[in-house]
Amino acid sequence: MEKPATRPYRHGNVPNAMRAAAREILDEEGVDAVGLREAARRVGVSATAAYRHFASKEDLLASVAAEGFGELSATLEKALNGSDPLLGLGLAYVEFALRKKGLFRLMFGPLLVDRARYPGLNNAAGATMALIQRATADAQARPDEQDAGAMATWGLVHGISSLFIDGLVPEENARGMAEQILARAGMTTTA
Amino acid sequence: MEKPATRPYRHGNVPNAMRAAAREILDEEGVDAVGLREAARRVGVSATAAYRHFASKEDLLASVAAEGFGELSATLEKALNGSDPLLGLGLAYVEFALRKKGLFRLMFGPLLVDRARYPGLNNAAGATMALIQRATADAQARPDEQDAGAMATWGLVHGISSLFIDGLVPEENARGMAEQILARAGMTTTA
DNA sequence: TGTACATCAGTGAACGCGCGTTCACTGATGTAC
DNA sequence: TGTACATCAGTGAACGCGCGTTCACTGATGTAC
Repeated sequence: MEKPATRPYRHGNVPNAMRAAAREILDEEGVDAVGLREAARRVGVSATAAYRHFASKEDLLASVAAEGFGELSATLEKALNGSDPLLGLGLAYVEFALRKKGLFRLMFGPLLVDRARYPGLNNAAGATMALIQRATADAQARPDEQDAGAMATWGLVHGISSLFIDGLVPEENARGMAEQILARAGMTTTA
Repeated sequence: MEKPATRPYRHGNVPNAMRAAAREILDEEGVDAVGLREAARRVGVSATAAYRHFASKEDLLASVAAEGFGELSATLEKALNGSDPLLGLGLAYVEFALRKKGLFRLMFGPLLVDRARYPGLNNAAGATMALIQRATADAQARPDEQDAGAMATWGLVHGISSLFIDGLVPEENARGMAEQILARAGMTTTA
């Protein structure tokens, strides 16, 4: 991020640096403040340089969102290792959203309506969905209800996350609250 | 909206017309396209005129969002009259989101982080929340779990709605899907 | 019933801003022979 | 081991845009006496 006293002519990793800068802005000022110019400025590179690596601003955002889905998948995967996988997944999802509000909003927000146009993003989001589906299927008796079961799981954890990060429900004791809700909703494998 | 051949000097209802225009833009071009100048243009009035009635762009948006919460509350209230109130509420919520995507995004989106600064909006959102709480309490055995119960309901329906309108789950047969999910999740009073 | 005056709703022009993107260009690097 | 040349990564200046907001102002309306 911070440029050395004299940056060599070639930066070396503009794409990653741009993504990192975009995420900084995302965290600090929210999704609407992210701009190609501002990100380039933070990287210490001209705005034009970014166009060597990204076709457009939207392309950069799609790439950041794809990165986000990758991280979400990794987080959820790890959370499945506990004694109560489904509850673990739910809590991990909510915590991810709270920890990375701006990123979460970008990933699911309307900035990327043309999600289908970005295969990398599409695949990353699909992988997250598949992971949730697998986790739910394991805790699911009737196979004909697996789709609905997965979407119920996803819907519940996504909705709770959204209500928290959009300030509709106070964030204090979010974890305890989430735990109670998920358990109550039957999101425990043992039930 | 459409101005008469010769509009009288006083428009008569600029605030309502501005809100209506903002909602048009919301529907047509999404939440990011809504602007005070564009709304005023559609109303047929100078941008400056809007400042007689709204302190700022944010003020206008807050007022639109409050209107939205009012409509959501009315919709949910009506839906409680059926034989299965909780399921009815859930379906009505999802349908509202699908029918008024832009408005829904504005109501819950990050454009209004300072929600607390707009009492009208705050009250309207609070009323919606209270309505959901009441509806859930009626279907709830243990009183110590009412808060978690209400938030589980809200979270689930909100999450499903979000996944639909953000395109993470295909929208075709949304109603049938929602019905299956809500029933499966125990969101039926009879359960 | 008139009239002076305060108030309210509107106007057009302008300010300053930051944005996404394109243009014509330069400097460094890699490669073929 | 040199050298010509294509390629790649960067530059600064500029374009055009629409935005939110403010300014100084005018025309219509309501009210006190």
